Amino acid sequence: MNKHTLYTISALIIILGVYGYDYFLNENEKAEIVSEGTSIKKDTNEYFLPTSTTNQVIHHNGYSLSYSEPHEQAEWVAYELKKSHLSNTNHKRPYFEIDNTVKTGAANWRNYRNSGYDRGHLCPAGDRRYNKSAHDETFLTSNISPQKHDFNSGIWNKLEQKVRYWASKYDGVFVITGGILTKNMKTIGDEAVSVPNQFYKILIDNNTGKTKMIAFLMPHKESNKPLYRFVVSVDTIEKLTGIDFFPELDDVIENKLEASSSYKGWSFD
DNA sequence: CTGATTAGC
DNA sequence: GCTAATCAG
Repeated sequence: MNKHTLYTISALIIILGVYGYDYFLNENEKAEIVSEGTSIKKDTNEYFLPTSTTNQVIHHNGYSLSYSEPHEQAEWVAYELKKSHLSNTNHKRPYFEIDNTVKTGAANWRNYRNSGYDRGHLCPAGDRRYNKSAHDETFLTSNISPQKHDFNSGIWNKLEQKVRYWASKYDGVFVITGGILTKNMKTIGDEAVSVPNQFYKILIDNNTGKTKMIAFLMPHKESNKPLYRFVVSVDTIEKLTGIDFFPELDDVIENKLEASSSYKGWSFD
């Protein structure tokens, strides 16, 4: 065998090793490896990920999250909602599954049974309807938080629909959402899943030329108020959560945008 | 859209 | 335990 042939065969073995390994991993294992930083997501999503106060960031295909073990839920879930993601396809609702990529053990969905609380999506199933696997991926227990049904199907649902409206109008938005996790919260189930007293949602639009942000902070109760009444500054949510949002943004821009509680530039029609 | 619950195998 | 059908805000 000559040298050239040897090099070619060696190269093929290396390529097979790299891609073959990836091919045989299931989705959970892939997510785990990404969370360990041995693989890097090259899309724009990663740019806008907040810091983690719990040191457990997990990347799924359709969203990323930071899991809080003491509260048995995510402190934030982040994802890009592109205009192209918007879809009217109906998928059959799957079962909730324990997220096995959470090393400390994600909550069992049974904690919610007979609790009086919904398994409220953080990344809504309605935002991941572009294909079945993306849709089903939102039914992991790392993506849910206890929510009162009238809140979830009421004002919170209105906000989620407004996000989809903005994603369409502004050619995509980046979304970060979660419950405000504090000490001494009410809990449900054997694993003591915390029930947040407030929920937040932060949006950034970096697609229409001028970067803009908007943040919402809602008490965990149904309301008939208009959505704009819940607008706060990102700084307000950072103070409540200890999370640094948009750390990769230029500091001058970040400071200015995060201090603002103006909703100028966001159409509420 | 957001969800839960019941009946049946 | 899982699935389909049904119901509710």
